[in-house]
Amino acid sequence: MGIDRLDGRLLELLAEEPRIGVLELSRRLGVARGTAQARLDRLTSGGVIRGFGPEVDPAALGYPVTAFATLEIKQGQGADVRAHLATVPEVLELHTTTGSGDMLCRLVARSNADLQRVIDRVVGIEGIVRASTAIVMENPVPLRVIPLVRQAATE
Amino acid sequence: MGIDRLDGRLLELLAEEPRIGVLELSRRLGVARGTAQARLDRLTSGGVIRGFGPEVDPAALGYPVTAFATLEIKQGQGADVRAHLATVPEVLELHTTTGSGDMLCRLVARSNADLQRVIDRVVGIEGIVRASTAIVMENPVPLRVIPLVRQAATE
DNA sequence: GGTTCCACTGGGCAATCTGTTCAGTGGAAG
DNA sequence: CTTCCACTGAACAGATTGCCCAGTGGAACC
Repeated sequence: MGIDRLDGRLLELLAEEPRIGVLELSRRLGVARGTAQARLDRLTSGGVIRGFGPEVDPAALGYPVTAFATLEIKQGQGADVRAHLATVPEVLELHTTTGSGDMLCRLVARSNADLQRVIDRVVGIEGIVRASTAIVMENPVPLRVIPLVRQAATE
Repeated sequence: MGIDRLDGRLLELLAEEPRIGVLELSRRLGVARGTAQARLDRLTSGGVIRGFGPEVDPAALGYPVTAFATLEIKQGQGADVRAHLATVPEVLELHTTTGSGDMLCRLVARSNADLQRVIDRVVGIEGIVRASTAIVMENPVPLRVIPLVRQAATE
């Protein structure tokens, strides 16, 4: 797409106070309402803003344990494994990757003990040769995009 | 916290159409506006809803390559490395983990070639013994929470 | 120089939503 | 039988939204 400084500031404002409306946005940016509206529309239809989903904290839902599992898949079974993993609610995210593992997935569980259950369920399908799991202890940098936005807007 | 079916449906609705207001929410849930309002407030102040940040797509910003890097850290250098990584815009997320690696971070880059630059910058600090990177090819399950919400609400 | 295009401004309008308050209902707990 | 609590349904003023329009200024093009 292409993002200029105004778009960048708009995204920052939205990130800080997501529930503010277009009017308030335009006031803080110092532009006319129509402009803020237009920029927002452009960012949304251009795919830069994918949505405004509520960010749900799994920990607050009773799933305080996060882990990443690297899965090694038997040749040709990828599709089955993908479909299987998609049915497991505790699988929050799944990627296929290059490198020694073939897939990487983010899991949550109610406890370390419960993680065992989740992993059993994850690997409970033909096609997974090996799984190695890393439990998350700390999350020094939670998922963020603003620094990237700032960089994309400045260049 | 604790989530009942109504909270669950509310979160689902919000996930589908995040810009709808409380009034519309209450209509679709078939409850009074005050109720929807109260539920939403409870979820927000209870930490279940962390926010409504705009979800920015790095790909649309010009960063279509995603990778996960596993970092092995020299004893006692953790804090320095964390601080360093926090300054790199292309580091979207950072976790400290158990297992063979000590940290796992999510990176984005403008291209595979650009990824080299990012990784050089990431490892350009004392304290990182080894880094192994897996480039993401596909993302069969993008970050999601709704299935988990549904499970938490049903039990 | 003259013309066209485009983003932006600033304004106005009706319709809608928000924040807030209030009285009343029904179920659960004591 | 009483208290508590979540929910309902309604009301109100004030703010916001979606929409439309005329005017301005800069950049690109002829």
